[in-house]
Amino acid sequence: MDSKSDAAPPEIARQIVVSGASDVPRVGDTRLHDMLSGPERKALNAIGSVDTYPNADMTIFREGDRARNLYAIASGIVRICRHLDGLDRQVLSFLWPGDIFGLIGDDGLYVNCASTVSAARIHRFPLNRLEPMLLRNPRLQCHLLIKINHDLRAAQRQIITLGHADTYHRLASFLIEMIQHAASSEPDGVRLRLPMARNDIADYLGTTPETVSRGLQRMEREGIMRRISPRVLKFEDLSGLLRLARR
Amino acid sequence: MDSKSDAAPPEIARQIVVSGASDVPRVGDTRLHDMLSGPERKALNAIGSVDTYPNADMTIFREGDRARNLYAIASGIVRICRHLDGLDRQVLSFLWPGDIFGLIGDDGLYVNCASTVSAARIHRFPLNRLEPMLLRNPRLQCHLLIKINHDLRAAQRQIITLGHADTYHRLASFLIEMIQHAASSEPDGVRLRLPMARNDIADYLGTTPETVSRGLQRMEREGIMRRISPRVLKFEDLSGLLRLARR
DNA sequence: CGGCTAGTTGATGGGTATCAATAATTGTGG
DNA sequence: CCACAATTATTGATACCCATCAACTAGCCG
Repeated sequence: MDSKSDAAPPEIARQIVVSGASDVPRVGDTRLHDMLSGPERKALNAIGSVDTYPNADMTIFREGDRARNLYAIASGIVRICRHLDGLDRQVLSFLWPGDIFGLIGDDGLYVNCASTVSAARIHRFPLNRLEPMLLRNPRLQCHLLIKINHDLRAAQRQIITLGHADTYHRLASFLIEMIQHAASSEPDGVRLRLPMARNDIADYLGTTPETVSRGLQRMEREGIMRRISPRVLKFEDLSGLLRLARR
Repeated sequence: MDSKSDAAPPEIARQIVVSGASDVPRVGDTRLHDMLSGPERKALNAIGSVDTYPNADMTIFREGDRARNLYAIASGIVRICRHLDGLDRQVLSFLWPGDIFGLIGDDGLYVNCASTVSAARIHRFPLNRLEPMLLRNPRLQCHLLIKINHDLRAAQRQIITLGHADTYHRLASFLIEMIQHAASSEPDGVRLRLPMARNDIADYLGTTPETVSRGLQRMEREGIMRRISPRVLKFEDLSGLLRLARR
């Protein structure tokens, strides 16, 4: 195991957090509010309201429900998933504050279901008020286009992760994704607090909680990170992690 | 093996071809031209031109190229893919006549690469002429939004296929997808002509050509279809195929 | 502090990637 | 139009990864 890159965690950390490994979008790029000028933001706020979900694992909407709203996360984490046959499910994405969701099929029904991973506050914009606004406001529509573009690229990145790599490398990709969202850089490494359970990670990566555990175990054995607690990881060799995820 | 559903291929065929298995978009839904009124279509044609690619495996653009055009397929099949390390690649999607492509990253570069699977004729719309058109034409922009929505849902479907199923079931999903695009219903079953090689199928499903072969072999053994030639399959038990892909 | 859920670790069988060899198909030039 | 070469597809054998089942441990919340 070569250790020529164990030396400088801070710059590697910056490399990951600032610019992303490949084409990972910077955090905040997809925030609808951030990209709007004053009056547009005000108009948007006028038709929206904020719901509070006090707990994890609360349903926001189900696949097949009639789509009435577009949602935007103010705080907390949301998971988008599809249920397959009873108990089997695939987590399509984890969403963070600023992200928008509510993908609608041609039939006007939600394609996926959405639920909270943690407690959350979520903006809700009724479609019947949003739609005329979009038609009158090409700039707002354009922002939505950009946002969906981001989602599409994110989906393609996951296709690559799922199609190409074995579980160990998938896990590395996932952790980098998480670090880009939620890591705090510290003098002795990068601290990552995972908001979701092993179960969620497994369903996101198309594997099982057991295999996720074993992957983390192996990373610890190989000196990439340490498990402070099940949900808190401290990375000591980020370049090693990057090397694992390198596609 | 129950054979209660071997009886009525025609209606099963219709079920697949017309409405799709789950939320598979109907063929043609994503055609930009089809959704536009006369003058819009004319304006679009005015700024576009048509390129002819006489052979398979010709590069249209590479990932990292500066993005200058949006493309739309007039005839032929195109594959969108990402190269990982030298020889390894992931096929993200196969595109058909009417489909649009040219996904652009925030940096103005193409995110993926595009190449022909068969000979093809392809519309090319320069972005510097298309962009002002879009800003002035909310309806056109809206159609683009709908189109990207389709792509996103397609990507999510593939995530589910890749994350959940074993290769045999993935292959079934893939074949249904192909049937929806390219099948011709005949009295004694449904004939499917595959435009792409085993290699492409493998890279699309995250597996190997050998495993694809074995999957086809098994389907033949289980009476789902027969291989007329490597590229031509005749399905005799579509409901069996559907059962395999049932998510 | 006790019950409970979430997480970890261990053993085993099945699926599939890999390597290798053969067969079929396509393309090319005589 | 045929024959040969080159490519593509198929089939076989083997090793390895990982899902599954099971047992145990560690956090967590009342």
